[in-house]
Amino acid sequence: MISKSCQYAIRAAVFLASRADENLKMNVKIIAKEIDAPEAFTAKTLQILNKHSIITSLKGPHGGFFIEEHQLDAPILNIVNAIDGLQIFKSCGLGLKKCSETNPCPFHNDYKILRDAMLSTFEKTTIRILAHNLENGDPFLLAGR
Amino acid sequence: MISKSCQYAIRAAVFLASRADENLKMNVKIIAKEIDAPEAFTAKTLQILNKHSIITSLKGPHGGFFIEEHQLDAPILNIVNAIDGLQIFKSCGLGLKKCSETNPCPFHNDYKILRDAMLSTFEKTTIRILAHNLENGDPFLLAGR
DNA sequence: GCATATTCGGATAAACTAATCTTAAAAAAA
DNA sequence: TTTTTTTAAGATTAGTTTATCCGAATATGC
Repeated sequence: MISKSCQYAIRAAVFLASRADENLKMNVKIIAKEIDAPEAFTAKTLQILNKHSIITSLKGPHGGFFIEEHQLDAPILNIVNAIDGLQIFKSCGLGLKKCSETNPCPFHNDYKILRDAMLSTFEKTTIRILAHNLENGDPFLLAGR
Repeated sequence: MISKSCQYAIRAAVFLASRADENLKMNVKIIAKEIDAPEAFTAKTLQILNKHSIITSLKGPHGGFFIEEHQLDAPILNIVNAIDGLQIFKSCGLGLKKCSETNPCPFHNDYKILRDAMLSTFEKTTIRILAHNLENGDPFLLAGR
């Protein structure tokens, strides 16, 4: 569905969001541990998110990664876009390049419904919502918490 | 979503189904060309489908691959199962092993709806239906046809 | 039985994704 | 200004998926 890197990225963003209270920055080591992802790889992922302004970073002592108030309402679709691109939401279910609305493959109509549902869910689910689910309410857990 | 191999496999099965009339067997070369997939790789894929009894094969002159009447009503979920396995329909959207109904991750509820919709579509869509779409009705096209 | 057309199966190679390592750059504090 | 703590960036390695190749097995027709 979405790549492993992208799952790490969403987990990282949601974790940061769940601790966005103060201007508390968190370093790669802590984040990687918390979301149960390889440290060096997480660093790369966080760099990409920062470059896309999905999270924010600051170098030096007491620096680290954090998420700002105005970044919380970004849909997780933005994260998918930053890491995997949006091709999944556009391409044919059977992998045919020439498949389109006017020239549909035999699976097109059924598949389009699924694809659009995915897009819609990723579009309306914001980082804030997932962070909120994590904190309050029944759904909990990120890594081994 | 599903792997490239799996897309090839569905295309191959649907193509065979669209020509299932007589006991006309088709060899790898023709099938690969028709579904626009690499020949050697298609051979492997067809072998897997045969081993799972999704299609049938016969060696020797005038042999080849074909699909029998009783095989037409298999859901394409069977193909996904044969090639990719069913993990996609079971695993967590954020890649968390410990995520479950009783211990849901923050994305669980929304994601589950998507996952279940996918499963349901792959379950109720049979090879016959796709082949029928290909032949009659508006949706057409497999490779460059 | 022999030649031929085909699938089958294993080994190998290439391409892509995931993960690591190493050095540089930047910011803060001493 | 120097040291320390952190991210940034590039190069490298590992693993997985995709793709190819080749010899063996099997069925058909002569």
